[in-house]
Amino acid sequence: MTITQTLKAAAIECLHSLYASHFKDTDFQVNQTKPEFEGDYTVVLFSLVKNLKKSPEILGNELGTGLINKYPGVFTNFNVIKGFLNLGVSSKFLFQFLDDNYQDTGYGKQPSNGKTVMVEYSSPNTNKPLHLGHLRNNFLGWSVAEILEADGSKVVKSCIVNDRGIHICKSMIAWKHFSNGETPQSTHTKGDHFVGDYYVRFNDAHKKQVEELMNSGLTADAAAKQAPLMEEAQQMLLDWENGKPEVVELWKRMNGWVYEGFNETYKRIGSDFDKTYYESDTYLLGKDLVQEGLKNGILYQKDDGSVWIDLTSDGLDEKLLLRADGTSVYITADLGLADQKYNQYKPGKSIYVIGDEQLYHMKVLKLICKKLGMPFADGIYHLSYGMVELTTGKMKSREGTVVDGDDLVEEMTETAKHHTEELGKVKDFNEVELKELYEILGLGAMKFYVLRVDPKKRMIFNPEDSIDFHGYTGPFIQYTYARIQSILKKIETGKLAFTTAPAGESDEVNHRGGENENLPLTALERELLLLLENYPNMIAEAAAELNPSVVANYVYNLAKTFNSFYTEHSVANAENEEKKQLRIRISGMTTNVIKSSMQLLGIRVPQRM
RNA sequence: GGCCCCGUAGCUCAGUGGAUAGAGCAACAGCCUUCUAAGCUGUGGGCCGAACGUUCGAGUCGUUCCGGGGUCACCA
Repeated sequence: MTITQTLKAAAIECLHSLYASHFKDTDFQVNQTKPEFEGDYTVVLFSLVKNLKKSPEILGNELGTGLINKYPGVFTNFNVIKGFLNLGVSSKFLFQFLDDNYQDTGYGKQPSNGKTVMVEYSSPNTNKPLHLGHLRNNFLGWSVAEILEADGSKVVKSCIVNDRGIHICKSMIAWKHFSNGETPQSTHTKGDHFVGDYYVRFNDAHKKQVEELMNSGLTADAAAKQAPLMEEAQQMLLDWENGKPEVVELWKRMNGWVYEGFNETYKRIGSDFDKTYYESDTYLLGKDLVQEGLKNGILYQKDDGSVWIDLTSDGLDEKLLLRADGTSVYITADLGLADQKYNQYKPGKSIYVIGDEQLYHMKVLKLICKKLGMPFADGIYHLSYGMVELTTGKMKSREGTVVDGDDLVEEMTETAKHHTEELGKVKDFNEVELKELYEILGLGAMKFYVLRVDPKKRMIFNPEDSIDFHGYTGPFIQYTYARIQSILKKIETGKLAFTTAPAGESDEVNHRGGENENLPLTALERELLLLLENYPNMIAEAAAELNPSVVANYVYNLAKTFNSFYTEHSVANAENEEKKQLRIRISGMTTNVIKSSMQLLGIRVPQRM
């Protein structure tokens, strides 16, 4: 149990034995004590005062005394200011905590809770390369999956590739018309970019045709539909659905190029999936569910044969599920895929990492599943995130106004290279080591930049300003890690003696006895220990909120506190041997927690930088 | 127009109903003969979009309004 959990339970118990009261842990608050007051943790008494009809001073003193008597190994002192009971955590307890955990690289990870969670993310279209928005999606999805796993869930990462539809046909038509048989290989172009270029070419050419048609008197809508290129694309879509060999052949070929490109990007940014679904396999799913719903009278059919669900009693609209010709729409396929996922993995929770533009769609999907009596309906959760916009406006693939994912990654590693060369600290690194370092730093800066922000907030990115490497950033934390490594390396080289006997167990100086007169903790040592102690709580919170920014905030705080500690105190030249051993342990545990926190964000840490 | 999200320092963002609202960037002033200065220490900078309400207490909860965005397809 962590201190916070202990304190809550202990307070409830004390209050019960003092006043025969029955409080729940939601009836009062436990906070970290503000730095300007003495103490480590604070019980806020106001809500209790009312119930018990006692003055805050009396209640605070009685509860404080009770807690110290009952848990002398955890709490040692207290003070009451206004309605706040501030408790000091025993140094002995912190020493014990450190001894128990400083070597545990898996510290903070929870044992299995028996739950299975699916996280669907990335979900790209195969007609264009990934841009900054997709990267946010990937980083979020990956990180949330890691966090849930650390919290004890079994996680299945999935991806639905949108590999069919009119948008794919547009790239195919453009390639047929304009390529002269060029391929990614012949042009030395990454496959997804190659295909994306043809998508843009289609739109440019189509736009010209529309203009011509509008000049001859057609409305914009009619012109867009009747433009020869669009008619060709529509015909191609029909041919694809009918399995026309040459169309299917081309489709496979071009999608193959795109996958090659995607895989390269995924590999570089460290995204992967346990299960990939393809829309070409799933777009016909869901029809049987619709038929069943029709039988049960949950859905209804209009005169033209189309099938609908009435959601007006829930404040939404009527929603189409099957067209008059029997073909399905987007939401029908989603329904079918959700059903398939459930049958395959039986997740208790199914998280969809999708932009907030689809809030309505996901709300409708969940509601329909509920109405159809699907067992997985309540487990559907839309983890929505804000769109990424540029200072110059929205990103639009069709118009080419996007921050390309690959370009940005490349730019970041270049920046990392630039900073590294300027500082000149790793001149002994070889080519391979340098390249590795630039990737770690560049991607670290980028991922941290994206993940430190609350997912639901939309992000505005200025392509002119490069992502920072100082302050509240990934490299700042990576730097802290590297610094600690260089201390710990002194042990390996014999420059720093590390005794494995737990701190405080030597006979001469037994600081565990009383209130450690012999080895008082400095403010920064104490602060670090309390932060480390709180790591499991932080994971639980991040998991409950499905929010990586909780982790980003935490690990930044830890690194920042360590940097102050590092400047204030020496490890190798500590005041005495006891302090030295204590600080080695604190340093070691801090690196472990930094590393595993960063892992939760999908960010690697370097040994040197 | 209906519904949803956002509004906190010049900028980017933190802030489970609790004590004097915090970081980073940018600006300014210091700190490398000591474990990595991608660091540390300090200064300045705020009617927390507005008003009313709920209560011992509101940046946080409620209502209304203002500003920004999203969405309301037989598109995906």
